[in-house]
Amino acid sequence: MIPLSRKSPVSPERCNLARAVNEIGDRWTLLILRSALYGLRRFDDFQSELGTPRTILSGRLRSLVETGLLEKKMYKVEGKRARPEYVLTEKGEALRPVLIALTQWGDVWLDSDSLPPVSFTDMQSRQSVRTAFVTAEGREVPSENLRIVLRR
Amino acid sequence: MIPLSRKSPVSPERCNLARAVNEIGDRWTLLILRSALYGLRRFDDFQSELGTPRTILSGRLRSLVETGLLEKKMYKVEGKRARPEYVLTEKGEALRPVLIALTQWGDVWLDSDSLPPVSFTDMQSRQSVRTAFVTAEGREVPSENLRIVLRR
DNA sequence: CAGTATCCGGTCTGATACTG
DNA sequence: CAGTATCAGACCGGATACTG
Repeated sequence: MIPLSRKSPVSPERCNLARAVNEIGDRWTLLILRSALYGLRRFDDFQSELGTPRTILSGRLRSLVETGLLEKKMYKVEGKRARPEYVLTEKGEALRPVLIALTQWGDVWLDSDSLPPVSFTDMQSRQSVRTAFVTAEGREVPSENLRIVLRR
Repeated sequence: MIPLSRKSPVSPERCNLARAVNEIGDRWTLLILRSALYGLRRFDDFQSELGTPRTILSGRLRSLVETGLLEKKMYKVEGKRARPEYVLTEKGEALRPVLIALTQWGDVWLDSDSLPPVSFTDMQSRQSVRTAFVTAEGREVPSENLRIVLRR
């Protein structure tokens, strides 16, 4: 077990986890990102899938654009009028592993009775895939072997 | 890029990511978990580190106990009075990889100018560690090679 | 479709204070 | 220390409606 500590080694102000939580750590934002990672891009698609009040959705999408997780683009199909679309930036796309890891946490701890509705596999080997810690060369490190290193 | 989709392959109701978000996806809860993962266990330590209003903290800790992420224990030191402590359960501890992954996302995308205040290494090889997808045997799979598999 | 406007009731937040 | 009590204000959520 982790030893008792009276203070975190990194204050919340300097902590990038805390910063990430401030940027994306609320329910609607996370749910919007979930849908975006599944390919949704349009206002009304988010709205009808999630049931987000339109006012709130409007604000959250604006914030996500401001923080650079989504980009608002106008998309034009021949013969139809242009539509705005919210597409994931590289920064937003980079959250995919985090959210897959959280999905798999949920698979185990929130719904262990049933088989998970989605799983993830390697396109090539077709083997199923989980998130883990690896070294630079891609060798797995068990999480008990992790050590926190502080910069001074 | 991900193709446009009008609906997610898994509805939010069945989605374990959405469930996880409902359980832990708000700022205070995530920040409390951050501190807990760094070893904090006492009411006033959480309060002074995070500045959470006491009323809110009280409620969040209760929820975290109810959902089985923290366990409330009475801890007695010889000659001192017993103190309540909130210690991570196995379920709570299992979030560590998720939050480390989010920390590393923050390191790259929120604060790329400076070196991160904390990093993670393999105790044995002392090499630094990142999160990645691996097969059952621990071979890394690049995230472009991921495929979503739906259960029918 | 893709929003903005408005209204209302509820919860959260923040501050302060009090108690075992 | 570890909470509960209280109170004012902000923000949120839900419904409805209106516009380009």
